[in-house]
Amino acid sequence: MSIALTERIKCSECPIRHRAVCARCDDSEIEILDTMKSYRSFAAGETIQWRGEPLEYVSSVVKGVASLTKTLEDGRTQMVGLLLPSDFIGRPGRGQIDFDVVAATDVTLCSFKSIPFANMVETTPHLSQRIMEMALDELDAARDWMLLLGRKTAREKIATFIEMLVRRQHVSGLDGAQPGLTLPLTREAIANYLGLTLETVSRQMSAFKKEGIVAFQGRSHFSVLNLTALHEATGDDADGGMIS
Amino acid sequence: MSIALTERIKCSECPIRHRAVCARCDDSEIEILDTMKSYRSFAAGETIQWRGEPLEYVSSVVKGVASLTKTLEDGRTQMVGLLLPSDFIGRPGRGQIDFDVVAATDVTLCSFKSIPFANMVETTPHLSQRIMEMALDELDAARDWMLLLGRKTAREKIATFIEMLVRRQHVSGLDGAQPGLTLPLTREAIANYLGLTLETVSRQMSAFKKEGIVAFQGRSHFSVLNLTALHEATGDDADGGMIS
DNA sequence: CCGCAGATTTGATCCAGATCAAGGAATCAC
DNA sequence: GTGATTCCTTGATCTGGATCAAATCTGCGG
Repeated sequence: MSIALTERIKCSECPIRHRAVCARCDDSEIEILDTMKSYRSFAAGETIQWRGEPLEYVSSVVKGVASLTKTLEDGRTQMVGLLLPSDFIGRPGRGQIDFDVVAATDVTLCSFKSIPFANMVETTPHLSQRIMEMALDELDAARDWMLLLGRKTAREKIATFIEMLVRRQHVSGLDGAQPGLTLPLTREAIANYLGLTLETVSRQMSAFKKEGIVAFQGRSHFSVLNLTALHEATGDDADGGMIS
Repeated sequence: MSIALTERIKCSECPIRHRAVCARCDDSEIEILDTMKSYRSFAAGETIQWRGEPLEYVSSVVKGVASLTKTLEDGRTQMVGLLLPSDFIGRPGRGQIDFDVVAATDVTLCSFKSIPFANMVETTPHLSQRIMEMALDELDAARDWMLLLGRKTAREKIATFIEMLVRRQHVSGLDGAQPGLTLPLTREAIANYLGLTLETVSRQMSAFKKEGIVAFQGRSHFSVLNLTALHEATGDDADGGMIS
């Protein structure tokens, strides 16, 4: 369960330098952050932060995938966010968060102690502007997710999810097909993401396989054979609103 | 359908001065905003901003209730946000939004032209800090909503919705009951908010009435007779995580 | 290479909430 | 105040996805 310590990377060589919370910072601001940061690693399945526990650190995801989940008393759980490299955990000015953060794969974080970081946010417009942007982007994503959870059918949910994976791992140049894609979550985690049961996830994926829209290679690799059919199954309109 | 023009209020006397996007601004910043703002009014049912249309203004809600809704090709719609006085519409640095904004009741907005406002945000940390806070608060609310949409039963959804109304219109001092509450949405709008049909909303409300948990006075007024039973029906744990 | 343990698929049945279909109440225009 | 419109309630039926229940895979440890 233990993870090799990640060696320290200079911010200027950091792979997420231009997308993370520090994206707008100038060189002098980055130098300060560089002295404040530390790396932390978590194995797949480990809980990074429990709901309601004091939030000692705020962090950026450098490597891996983490999930944010909420749980009802009786155990029903809903994933409310998926963190990829450059995404941010925690909020300046609040001492706890209302969901669990769990490593879905092995994860490396770039962390800052909460209080010094919050102070730095107060005095560094480049940071608050960037957190504002990132929060507004996450809000857009959360609203798309609300539409999916509230109104889409199981088939549409799965198609939307697979299409999202395609977008994030897109091989440009290929138009109709996308080979060699990675499925970073178990069926159960996908079910918790989509507000379904794992059986329904499995059935709908089998249906797409039977229809020749996707093909699976082992447990966590797949290809999309027919991107058009996949998109039609999402219920979304003709590729509206592609930003970035 | 036309609405009387709202007379101009000075920012210093504005009812939302300390909660809106301008909450952190100092007197000199407020003076600048005062010269930039204009009031706009919309009747219940009017669309304030169509999805995808150029966003000429960003605005704060001064009075009334507005909804943010997303719609699938075939007409299924999901509300993705409910704006109350002091809430903000629009995002600096993006020219459009991906949902419709509709006045649920008569609404008065305090509006700013998008571009000058975005420029002001760039140079005014008090604004970006406040927008950051508000976006993070909305994100928390959106995540609670995702749990509701993905995992709660119809009964739990309705109970959660009513409890939210109680919280917002709370009469302190009364412990078990809450009389004289207002229901600001139609059954259909509630259904779109909760990811249900209007028939299911109606049936569940009738069930709470039959159980003596709520009572209705006319179409849009009601009382909660048993707050404890209502809370038990939400599926949430014992009043955890009350902030502010 | 073998045998687990956990992950996944597949099948059978059930049920909460959707859909279809009438009636009743508020509220508005005049 | 009266009719018309819109909103709301209630009933009957249907169905997509949940639940319950076995198999089957997959990959890992030894």
